[in-house]
Amino acid sequence: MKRPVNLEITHREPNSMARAGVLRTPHGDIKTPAFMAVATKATTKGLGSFMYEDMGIQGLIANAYHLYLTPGEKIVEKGGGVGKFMSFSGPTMTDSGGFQVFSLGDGFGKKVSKITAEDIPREAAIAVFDEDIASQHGKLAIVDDEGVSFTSHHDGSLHRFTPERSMEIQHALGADIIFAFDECTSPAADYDYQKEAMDRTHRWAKRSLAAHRQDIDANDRQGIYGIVQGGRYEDLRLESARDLAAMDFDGYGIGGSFSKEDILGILEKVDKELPDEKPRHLLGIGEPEDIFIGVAAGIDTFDCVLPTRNGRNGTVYTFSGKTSLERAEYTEDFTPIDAECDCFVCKRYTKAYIRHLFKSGEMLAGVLASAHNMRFLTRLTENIRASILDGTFEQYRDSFLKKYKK
RNA sequence: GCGUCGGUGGCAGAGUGGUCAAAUGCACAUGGCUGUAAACCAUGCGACUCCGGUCUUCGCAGGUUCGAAUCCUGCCCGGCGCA
Repeated sequence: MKRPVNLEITHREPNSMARAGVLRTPHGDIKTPAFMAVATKATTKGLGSFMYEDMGIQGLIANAYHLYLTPGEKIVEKGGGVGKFMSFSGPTMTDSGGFQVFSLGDGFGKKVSKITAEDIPREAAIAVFDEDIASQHGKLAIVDDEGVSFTSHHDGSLHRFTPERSMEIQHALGADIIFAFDECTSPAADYDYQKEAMDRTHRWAKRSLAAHRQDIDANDRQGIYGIVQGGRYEDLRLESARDLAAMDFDGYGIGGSFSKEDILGILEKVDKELPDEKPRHLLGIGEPEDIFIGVAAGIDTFDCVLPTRNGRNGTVYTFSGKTSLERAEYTEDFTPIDAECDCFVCKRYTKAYIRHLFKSGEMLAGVLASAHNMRFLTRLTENIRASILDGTFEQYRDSFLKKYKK
């Protein structure tokens, strides 16, 4: 019997692992490869769901931890599930809260990149549950083998996530695709810790899967993805992929951090270990260069906060690279962000105008830049898909990158 | 005219004898954001620099002092009050 979420692969690119297809979900199909909008708190910051269709947004990913805190998963459930709650009728995903183990844990107060160019200083990542130690260290999340204890970043109150609790919350949120509860580690974690966290993530994956399959109703209308971890270590990544592949998830997420040099190689090897016919989602990665790498390694869907975060912060994507609209050179530039862009922002507004909005602190600035960026990324994946369909993926990639990286 | 308070870097505004090229905020400039703690963060913002410093700045002019944005004198300008 077919699972509620399944992938039909319709085209393959002969020179790489790239593939195109249709990801079917109870709330509709996603033409892959595709870029999912990030809607952490049931909103794609600055963009309403009424704008999605025009922008080519096929699906979104929300977050269990954030929606559990506000407004609470029960409210979302009463509102008809995360999609209906935010008035989006298409496919939805929810992240398990595993990323918050990192961002509110070792990552709290630090700036660490998911894709690192060079080795960063290793630091011990001792995980001991102790509120006082946590606050001393500026962490809001502490991991133990059973689960994770969080200090709410809203009011400091204490909360606890376990794989079972994450499933319960994600069932209530009702997305088409839910993710196993995992531990997203800091890129600074050393090998031993990475291994320990990966093994724990596998145990949690098993528990997440069991908890999901046990709930007949949820299991019938939601697919569950396991999450491959292992950090930047190839052997751990492969071990993780193999262990999870043996667990019969409906699809696979690939999480954590990578090193810039060997992300492609690692992703390809990971994807070779995963069941070919199942969908693969690369969590949280989304610079244009990275999308090409992911697609070439056989990734079907992506999500990333960058289009909206960069947009709010003034940075926009163009076919000739990224730039900041706040730059002085745009003060009198009455041309669109990108003449080749088909988004409503580029059809109507000039760089000089949007720069003025940014400089004035007007919220429309972030809205317009986010909308443009989001369209840029969805269009990029549309183009990539089209290139796989007509067998010109490599040419498209090379010509895009040549101009983009100028 | 008399009295009084005040004139500090693009603006606002600290400083009131040395630790002051001068707090802080804003503005400005540049850079960064990769499963959102983020409409955010970092750096710079007198000039030159061999990056250790050197030089010119706190209305203007003069003075006191080893040393002044800080004290004194005069002038100029502004606010307020009284004529």
